[in-house]
This record gives sequence, structure tokens and C-alpha cells, in this order.
Amino acid sequence: MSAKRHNSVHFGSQAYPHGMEPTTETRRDPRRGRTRRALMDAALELVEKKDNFTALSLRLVARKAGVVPTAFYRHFPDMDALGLALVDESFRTLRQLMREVRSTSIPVKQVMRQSMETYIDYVRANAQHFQFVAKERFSGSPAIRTAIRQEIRLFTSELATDLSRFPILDKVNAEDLQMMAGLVVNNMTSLTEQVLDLPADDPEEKEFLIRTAEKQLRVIVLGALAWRSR
Amino acid sequence: MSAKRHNSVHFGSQAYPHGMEPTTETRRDPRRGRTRRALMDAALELVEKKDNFTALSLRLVARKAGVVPTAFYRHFPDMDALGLALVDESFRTLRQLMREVRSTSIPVKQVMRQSMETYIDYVRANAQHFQFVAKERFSGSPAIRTAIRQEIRLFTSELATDLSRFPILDKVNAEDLQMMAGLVVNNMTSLTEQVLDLPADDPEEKEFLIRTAEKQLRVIVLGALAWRSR
DNA sequence: CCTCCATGTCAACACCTGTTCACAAACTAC
DNA sequence: GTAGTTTGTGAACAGGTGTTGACATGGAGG
Repeated sequence: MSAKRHNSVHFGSQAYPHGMEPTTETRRDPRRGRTRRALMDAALELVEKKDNFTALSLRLVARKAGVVPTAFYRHFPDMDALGLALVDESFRTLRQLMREVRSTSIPVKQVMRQSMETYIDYVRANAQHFQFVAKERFSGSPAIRTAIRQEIRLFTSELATDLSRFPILDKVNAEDLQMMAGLVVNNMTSLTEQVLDLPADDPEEKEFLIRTAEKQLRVIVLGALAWRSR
Repeated sequence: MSAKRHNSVHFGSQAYPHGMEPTTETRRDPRRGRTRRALMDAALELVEKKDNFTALSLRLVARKAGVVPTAFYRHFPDMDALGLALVDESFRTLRQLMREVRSTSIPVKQVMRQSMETYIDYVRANAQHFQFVAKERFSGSPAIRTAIRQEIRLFTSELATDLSRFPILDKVNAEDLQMMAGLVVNNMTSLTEQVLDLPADDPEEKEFLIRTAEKQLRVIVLGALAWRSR
């Protein structure tokens, strides 16, 4: 659930994160941005099935999108630009999940278990985007790598301010909150990568993954509670 | 310190982890395995400076090693085989560090701070190998990826048995020990990747990294101590 | 209507790629 | 020294690559 939305077609603003797209207006034409989307989807599929985004060739992506190589340049100057657009889109979907979670009041009793479960489902539903980010985070071109790094940093900061709202942590200073958020993010990314390598339908292994991730989060929380109060 | 050793020349057994190399004997010839090493070094340098190992071409590696493309096949059937040899070598160096650490009795007072410090120095001294592993862990070819995954799993298990020797944790069952080891390894890999992106000489940033990593480890330990004893 | 302009096509370029084969050099072992 | 094996060389192949320029199409807005 809550994941189907990303299958719909988005126009504009993916590749121009800071509003330099051609003044969004008049988008009644259903053909608008169609090829652009086809290119991005082609790249995502190729990354999911084959190895690397960096290893993808412009021609291959164009071919998979059902378009001649030269048409690529009508939408992106570069393969790097396509990659940046994908980074932007990927984190847009993640941010959306976070927004949904924040606006939902969860029963405190089983908050951890359920958080893990919905997160895992979310990763699997958006596997292509997460796969892309996981693969390019370290091996991508410098531009893509720093873009991803920045997004993660931002995400960590947001989580830190979320944490600051818990009354139990109100004695923890800002730097330590950031450090705890980093701890959580580290283990979330690790969990993400494990989920991506999960065999398609193995509920047993999935259950084990959930239980482990939940316990790890629990250890972190226990540690955070004991922090500066020994 | 303790890191210079890996610069010496190693013969045999890197690409054949399980002893199928040509019956090591009679290695008085200083030319033996020289080109092989040159190829591996060339690949490491290219990975460190450029992007991906998967994106490397056989011809480029051969050229950088000062050898004609055809000569490559005398030493490796594949680029994949070269990659596997590098995985093996990388984890050999890491295992060596662990052995040294285990055999050293550390003053309990500042064990964490010092552990972090020596580990960071170690990563920087062997940056090429760690860089290679970090980049190929997710984006490499399937063979290389599973090889790395297996090595990390093994490393985690070793750490788990190390943990089991602490008397404070003797009430923790095997599965939970494994889970705690996973927690530590997650954050070690994250730290590793941050170290690799550290600007060459920025002692201030390095100090911040050490402090954060140390505190994160401390949170984990606090959590582990509180585990099942509330 | 007719003119722009975005979008897509086609042909061509210079270059790099993995892999092959036959051949030369160098070292080992007898 | 001579035979045999390992190691490195050179030329050649079929094919993929990024990027170019000139040209076709077709919808948008005057």
C-alpha cells in the first residue's frame, strides 16, 4: 500500500531540483515528457537487472526506451544528468514515506516492529529506486555520489529533529541527537540493502530480517535511553 | 604503522583462495608473478582515482600495467577473476588487522577511542583496498558481490564469538550476539566509507569523525548492556 | 493559415572495446 | 645444449560507444 502512487507519471522538476524547468503551465498534452519518463524508466530497469548505472551506455538506455540515441540529448545533456534526475526522484519517494509516517499516530506498544514492517514493504515496492541509490552511492560518478550523500545528510538531520521531540531525549544536546540519528540511518541503509537482496518470495527470511532489524533498533534505543544518565 | 606491510609483494594464492595455484615451490625467480601484481595494482589505482571496477576495461588495466592486452589472459581469464583476487586480498589485510588487535591487550579505560583511532588510520593506509570493496559491494558483478557479502558475513561471525568472551554478555544467546555483531559491523562499514571520503589532511574533520564513531559505539555498548536486564 | 519550436530521425565520424591466432622471447629442467 | 613451458607481442576481427550535423514532423500560438 501507499507505494502504488509512484507508478504514476510525473512531469517536470525531477531534473531541475530548484525550479528552473520551463515554467510549468499548460501540461494538457499527454505526450509532454513521455520520452523523458521512458528514458528514466529504461535506466531504472537496466540498473535493477544489470549491474551499474555508471556502466550503462547512452545508446543502450535509448534503445530500451524505444528511441534513437540522438533523441536522448533532447531531454538530458548527459548520462550524469539522467542520474541526478533519478537521485532526485528516489529521495522524493522516500521523503513522502516519512511524511506519511510522521502524520500517523502509532500505538506505542508495537511501534518498532510495525515501523520495520512498513519500511521493508516500502523498499520492496520501490525496489528500483532504492536499488539505484544503493548501487550509485559509492560507485557512481562524483556528481551523483555527492548528490546522494547530501540527500542522506539532510534526511539524517530531519530524523534528528524528529528525535528531539521525544521528551525522554530532551536532555540530549544537538550534536548527540545528530549522532544518534546517524546511528539509526546507518542501520536503516544496511537493512535496505539486505531487503534488496532478499529472494523474491521467502517469508521466512523476511521474518528473520524484520526481527533482527527490530532488535537492533531496540538496542540503539536502549543505549540512547542510558546515554548520560548512568 | 602496522600498515606498511601490505605494500610488499605477495605471490600466489590471491586468485586461488583454496589452494589450486601451481603447487607453490621454487619461487626464487624475482620475475614470478610480477605482471600479475602489476595488473592488480593498476586496477586498484584506477578504481581509486576513477569510478568503478565494473566500468574498467581490460585494455585500460593492461595499458596501465605496461603490458599488451593479450598478456592479461596469461594471468586472469576474466576481469571478474581479477576482481575476485582483489576481494580476497582486501579481506586478507583486514583479517590481519583483527588478528593484531586480538593479540594486543588494551587498557580498558580508553579502549573505544583508541580502537576507532587505529582503525581509521588502518583504513587510510589501505585506502585502495577499502575503496575497492566499498565500491564493488553493491555495484559489482554478481560474483564479486556475493564474494564480498560472504567475507563480511564471516567477519561478523568472528566478531560475534569475540563478543561472547566478554563475561558481561554471557547471558546473551547466540542469535542476539550475532545481531549485536551485525550492529557493530554496520557502523564500522559506514565509518569506513566516511573515512574514505575524508579530505586528505583535515585533522579537525578527522577528530570529529573519531568522536562521533566513538560515541556511536558507546551507545551500542550501553544498549547491549541493558539488553535483557531491564 | 502560417510560422516557430520542440521533438525525433538518419547517416556518419573517430574511437575504444573483448577476443582470436600465430609467433617470438625467456626461463626451467634435463 | 636442447627440449618444453611459461610469458609477452603484434595484427586483425566484429561490434559497441559518444557526439556531430543536417533534415523531417507535428503541435502551439499568433
